[in-house]
Amino acid sequence: MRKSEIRERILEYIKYFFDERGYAPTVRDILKGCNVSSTSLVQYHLNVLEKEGQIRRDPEVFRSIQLVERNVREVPLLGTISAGEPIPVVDADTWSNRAEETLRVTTDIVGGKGDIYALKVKGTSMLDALINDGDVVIMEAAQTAEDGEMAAVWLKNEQEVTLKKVYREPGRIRLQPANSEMKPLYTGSENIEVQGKVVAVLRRLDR
Amino acid sequence: MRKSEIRERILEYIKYFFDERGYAPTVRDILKGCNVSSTSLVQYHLNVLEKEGQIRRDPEVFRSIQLVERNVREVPLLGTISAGEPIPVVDADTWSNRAEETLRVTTDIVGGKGDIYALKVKGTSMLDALINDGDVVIMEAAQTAEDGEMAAVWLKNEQEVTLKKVYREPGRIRLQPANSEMKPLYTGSENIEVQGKVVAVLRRLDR
DNA sequence: TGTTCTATAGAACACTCGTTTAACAGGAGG
DNA sequence: CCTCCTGTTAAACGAGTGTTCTATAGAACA
Repeated sequence: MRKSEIRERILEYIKYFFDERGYAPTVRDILKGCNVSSTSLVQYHLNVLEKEGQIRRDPEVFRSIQLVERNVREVPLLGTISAGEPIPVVDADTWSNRAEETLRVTTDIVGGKGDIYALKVKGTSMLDALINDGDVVIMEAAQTAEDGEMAAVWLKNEQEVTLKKVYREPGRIRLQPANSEMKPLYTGSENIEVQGKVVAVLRRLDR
Repeated sequence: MRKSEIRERILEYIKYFFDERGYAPTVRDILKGCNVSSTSLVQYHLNVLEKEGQIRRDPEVFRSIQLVERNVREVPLLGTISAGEPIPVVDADTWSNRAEETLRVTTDIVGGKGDIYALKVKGTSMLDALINDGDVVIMEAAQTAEDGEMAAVWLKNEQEVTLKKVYREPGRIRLQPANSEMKPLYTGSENIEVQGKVVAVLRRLDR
């Protein structure tokens, strides 16, 4: 199945329509919205999209089109993060079974791609990352980080995790706190192990 | 309008149906699902629910019922917050019309009640509240704060807003930074003006 | 006792909308 | 050249569905 410009448009329109109105468009809504000239042409493309797994429909049910990729993600809360211990390793098993709790978060906040999970911060050891006791960090599994990305870094000598921006420099690694008033930490590249990238930080104050 | 057992059931069924299927039920779905015996009875109760503001419908559009109380809230981003200027005053007008942008956030994070709005933080003046340049704070309109609540406080003498936990003490007010390593600020109660309560802090690091 | 409001029932109307069918054009490949 | 696949058009069927209308009944109230 090769990509088709009109199908992309239809897919985009379905998303737009749902965001705007809160329910799915009909075949004829799509017809008007995408400047298509025949209901059966829309039907044809919808069938293709359904076969591709991009949408789901219930036969004969009006307005039952649903995008398979959704607006809200379920993020598993997999444990805690504190200075003294490495963050939990995520594999298929922990990811699906060991979740204490599930956080429902919009893709506005966490983006749409990649396996992500959440950790609750224990203690105040990450104040220099502007992260407080009780905050929740949303992580993406990763073994490396690009320059400037905020990552969870395991410092082997210190036996500590820390959340810092990572920069490669000649002969050393610079770990920069989010708090611009604080000084960076320098260490050798053999001393660090990236355990994940920080995607977002969530702090709830009302309860 | 007094509460009606059947309307409660209908409301619950709409939620159940939507969670289950991803789209709203028709009048006749509700009829079957709630053991009601007439479409016009369903219609009658739907009209009441709509008048009560519990649901929203588009006339003549199939499956357009939506629960007004949602899983996702639209939070208007009303402006910026920085040390040097008071935060924008919210009234019905600003709330509905002046939003630069709308943030979609789950009720998991911001709770379900009260008028809330979002402000983008400009500058690093709120580092002591563990809030960085570019973070988004979600606020609830309020003129007062209970002891221990995080609030946006306007300091009259200093001509500054600051985000602190507020504690009333004999003859003075203690303003406690979120960062437990920092010292509190003391001031007279006549010097402060609570402009809102902080409901949540949002930080996005991926982009 | 009449009036009004809420709650209910059954039936019917008219439009909406998923689906089907038949037909045609262009390109790819043998 | 023929065949197959994708993309397209037009028209129509018939079930799904929001809506409306009429009628009934009990409760509250004056």
